[in-house]
Amino acid sequence: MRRVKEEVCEIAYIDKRKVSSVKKKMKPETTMQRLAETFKVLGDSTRTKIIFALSQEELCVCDIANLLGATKSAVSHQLRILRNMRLVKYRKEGKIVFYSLDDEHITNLFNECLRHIEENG
Amino acid sequence: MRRVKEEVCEIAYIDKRKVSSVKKKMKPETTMQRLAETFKVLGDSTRTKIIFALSQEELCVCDIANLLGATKSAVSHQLRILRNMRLVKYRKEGKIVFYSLDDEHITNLFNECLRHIEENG
DNA sequence: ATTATAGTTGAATAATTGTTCAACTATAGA
DNA sequence: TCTATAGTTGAACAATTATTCAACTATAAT
Repeated sequence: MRRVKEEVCEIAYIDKRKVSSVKKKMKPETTMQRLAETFKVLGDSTRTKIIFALSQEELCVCDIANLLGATKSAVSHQLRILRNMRLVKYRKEGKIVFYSLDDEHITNLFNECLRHIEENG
Repeated sequence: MRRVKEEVCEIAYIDKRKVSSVKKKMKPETTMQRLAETFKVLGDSTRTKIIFALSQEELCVCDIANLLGATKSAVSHQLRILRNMRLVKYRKEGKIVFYSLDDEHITNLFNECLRHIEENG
């Protein structure tokens, strides 16, 4: 049996009603993308740790690096990503840049996931 | 000024008290890793869409593929990842495999993030 | 038995991404 | 002014990963 290249949708629907029902409820593409993007930003353990740390204290780059056992450069790169996503904010005091969480929502999200982890082993 | 290769921690702490205070509150490494892993799984728009779809209806692979405009293969690969993370479960009915969400927690997490997105533009 | 379809899977490919390195800016102090 | 330090940044590298392709299994129907 020779098969042609698989198309995105080579078959009829199994259940057309269900598919179009869900399709209607589906959020717009951009919303889905932003949703995924937000989760993705939280989905790296360096950033996860940074966010947790900042949920406890306002910290400078150096102290975050010390805390995580990472280089300032690595931390700075990650902080930029968090800054771009508006998850952290900063203030300058002389040479030192202090970072803190910008968004309370993230703490909720974080704790919700933490509960999930801690309950489900 | 010649600089040697940057060490993980080349300097003294800026604020030793804060650092050790946060260090004490820090969750264990494995917890942080699982946290990041969980977020990472949600951090891909194909999987995000699958999870959203399954939060509405139990669906077979074919219908998910139709819904997302993806190949069955791509969907199946992603479903395996979700299965491994125990986020979805399935039941077989003849040739057809029906997937559904395994974990209510994920819906909470999802909706929490959705609120965040929709509020913060 | 044969044929068709739902779904899975391994390998390959292309794209993304986290960290390191090196160089840079800016601020503080001597 | 000169030196040291906090932090940022671009390029390069290595690792991870999403999708595609092709081949496969299993079930159903003729």
